[in-house]
Amino acid sequence: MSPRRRDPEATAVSRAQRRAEVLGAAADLFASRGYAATTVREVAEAAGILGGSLYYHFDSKESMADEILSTFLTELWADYDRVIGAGLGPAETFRELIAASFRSIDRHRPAVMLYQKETRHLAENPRFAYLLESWRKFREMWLTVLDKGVMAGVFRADLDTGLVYRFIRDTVWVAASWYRHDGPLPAGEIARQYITMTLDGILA
Amino acid sequence: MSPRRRDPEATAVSRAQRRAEVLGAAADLFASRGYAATTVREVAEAAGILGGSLYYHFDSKESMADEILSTFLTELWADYDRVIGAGLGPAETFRELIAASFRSIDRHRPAVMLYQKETRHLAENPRFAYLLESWRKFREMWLTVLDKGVMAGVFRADLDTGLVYRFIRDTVWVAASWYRHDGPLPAGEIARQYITMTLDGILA
Amino acid sequence: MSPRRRDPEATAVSRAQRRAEVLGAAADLFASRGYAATTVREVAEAAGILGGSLYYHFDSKESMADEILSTFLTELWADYDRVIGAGLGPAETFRELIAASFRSIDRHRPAVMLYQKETRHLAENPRFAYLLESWRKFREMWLTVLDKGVMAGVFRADLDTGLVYRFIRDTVWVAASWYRHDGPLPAGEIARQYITMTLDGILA
Amino acid sequence: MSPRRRDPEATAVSRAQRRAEVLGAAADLFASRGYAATTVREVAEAAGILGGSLYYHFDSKESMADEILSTFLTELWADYDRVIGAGLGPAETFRELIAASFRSIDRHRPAVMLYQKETRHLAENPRFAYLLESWRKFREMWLTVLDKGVMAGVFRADLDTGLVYRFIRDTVWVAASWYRHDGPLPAGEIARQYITMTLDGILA
DNA sequence: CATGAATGAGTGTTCATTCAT
DNA sequence: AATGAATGAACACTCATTCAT
Repeated sequence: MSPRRRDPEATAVSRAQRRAEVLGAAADLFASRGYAATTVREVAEAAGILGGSLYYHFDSKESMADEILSTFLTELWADYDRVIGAGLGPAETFRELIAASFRSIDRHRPAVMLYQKETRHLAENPRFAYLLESWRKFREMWLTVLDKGVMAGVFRADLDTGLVYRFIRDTVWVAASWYRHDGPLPAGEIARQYITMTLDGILA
Repeated sequence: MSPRRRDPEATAVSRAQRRAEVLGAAADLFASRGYAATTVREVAEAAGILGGSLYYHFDSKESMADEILSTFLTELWADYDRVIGAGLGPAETFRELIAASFRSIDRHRPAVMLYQKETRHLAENPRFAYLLESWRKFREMWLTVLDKGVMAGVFRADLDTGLVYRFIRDTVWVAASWYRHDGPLPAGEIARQYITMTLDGILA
Repeated sequence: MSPRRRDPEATAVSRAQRRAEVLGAAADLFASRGYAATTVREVAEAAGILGGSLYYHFDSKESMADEILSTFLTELWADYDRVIGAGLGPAETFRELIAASFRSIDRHRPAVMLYQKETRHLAENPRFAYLLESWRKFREMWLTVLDKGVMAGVFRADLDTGLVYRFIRDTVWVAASWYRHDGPLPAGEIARQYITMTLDGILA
Repeated sequence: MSPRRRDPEATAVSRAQRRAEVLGAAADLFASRGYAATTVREVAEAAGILGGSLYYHFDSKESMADEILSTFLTELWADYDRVIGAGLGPAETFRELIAASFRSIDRHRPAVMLYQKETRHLAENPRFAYLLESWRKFREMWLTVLDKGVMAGVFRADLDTGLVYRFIRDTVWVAASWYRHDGPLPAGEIARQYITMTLDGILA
């Protein structure tokens, strides 16, 4: 109706939408079948286009994984940094970090699975060095929280901190592999119960 | 030197040894790189033979995964069945199951990783239906223990049993991905600390 | 401003200009990278448009090569025919043909390179049969000149005429691959030195 | 018949033979159709195997081109270095270099064509930097010979040495595109006539 | 038992071409 | 006229598998 030949806004949206669709399909497939075991043709089919068309939107299969992961990690670290910067006590920081992790699972489930299952493989490529860097920062963050908590007498002193860190880390991330956004328990409730289990145990 | 052309005993041993070598190499590689991302040539090379020679010992790549997994599961379930059959109370059964799981990680680490990471992928093939069956039995076993524990007032009643089951399951199996037989903590000690964390929590 | 929606003259000019731009870009790229190794997107980009837009102006990549080559050959043969028709003696005809060839290199360098390097490949397609025909005529023309020269005692009789023909042919056309319109020597001077070398040799 | 399972000599020969067959087929196709326009399947078919089988013998298409070119250049430069090292006068050196070049065309025709037609394209890859290096050395060698000849009064002083160099270079290498080992004139005779034409010209 | 050469289906990627806007 | 999204055939290359020796 407008004299303008094309609505650049509309075009931009549609292009971005298509990118998002493709990326969503890729993330789901990479997460469920594994990155290596997923073919670009499967991704394309899931996005309703043909294999070759993928390359209009993305440079490579790698680029898709890259975009999926970096988008997720950027958001995750913004959340973590907020928590860390809030100056809470050890137990409260612990609770908030777990909650933030479950929020990220809720919003980026396939990306979390990719992050957890494919980092080792992908990080052989320098392009994905930031994944290792993220793991390193994550470890540092948790060890700091745990050590402070032990020194403050809030956390038990008879546990190996490194072991507790791995326990927490795995416990949280692996949840991505069974979590469904539309499952019976909302993400917040799952986080609450995980916090209870890890802090207080399951004994009555 | 003997008039017999070959010593069948010796051949048998050597054949079994070679099978074991190949299987060990395959398990290590499947676990660290992923089943799909590991090539049979890599397996062969790690076993000191050439790619084509693998097919004297095994029908296919799949057969190797099959043997690795079924051997592991047979042993695992023998252990679990022993624990379940011992008629212990809920908390003690809990402890023993965790301990048995860590024993299996100690003895079959690569197999555990395969079991945990590749079941979904492999089980698309009917040949690996037993993997799903194992997961089902595992779930049933734990839910029974947990429900009994809750009813006996030993475990907290304010947690979703299904969630606790998944928490325990993931927490234990994922440990295979970082566990080293020759690491600083022996498997028994790791099991003990995991039991403490899960039963009593990490709060002081 | 005129009541006419568009000025057809202006459109025609602009259309022809755009065709020429595209063709120039295509010729340069085909010449420097090779026809097969040049993508239509590269051609389009060099002409300042997008890949798809090329097809408003040309049927196909092939059509561009066709137009480049046939334009060049039409002009080349007009020049050769003029020389041949002038009724000069063998040595003078020789000089004029070389000079005409260098003029064509000066004006159609990329087309000459295409002609020289891609004829075999393109001529598998019947559409480009005229390239082979041109080579044939070229050969006939030179052999006639050389034979006449030998019979007239102007050219040496101890050389294989077919060999001399190829020597001249290659010597001249390959010069297109290093010639620059704005190089230190003008085309006319290069032609003169080539004529000296071929007729008199490089010995003092 | 022999008790040895395999004759390692025979195996070695057969393997080398197959490599040579493949390389020969590749060289012929690369030379006639161009490197980019030749598919590995065409090479394989010409060698009597399937596309995938090529990769048992060679890493990549590139590796084939590399081996073809480096083998040729090694031999060529051994010959050139011998000529240059012989301490002959300018005219005699000139003759011997042309003769050596035609010998290389006789023995490595497809490699020469590759060298002449694909250097620019291949040399974008650092792996093929040695091609540019060879062109540079070639240029230096000829300019030295020509300059010495001019200074010694053996070669004409009224020609641009750079132009003479290109004239010689192209004249010789392009001959590879029509030369046939089993053609009417042997390589030595062609070389002789080329030497006559370039040194003395074609005028009687 | 092991080799090594070959197979052929399948993978990520490229690219000339089409066409609705 | 030009765009940009899509197509689909083709490409270089990989890899589980086969088999004569």
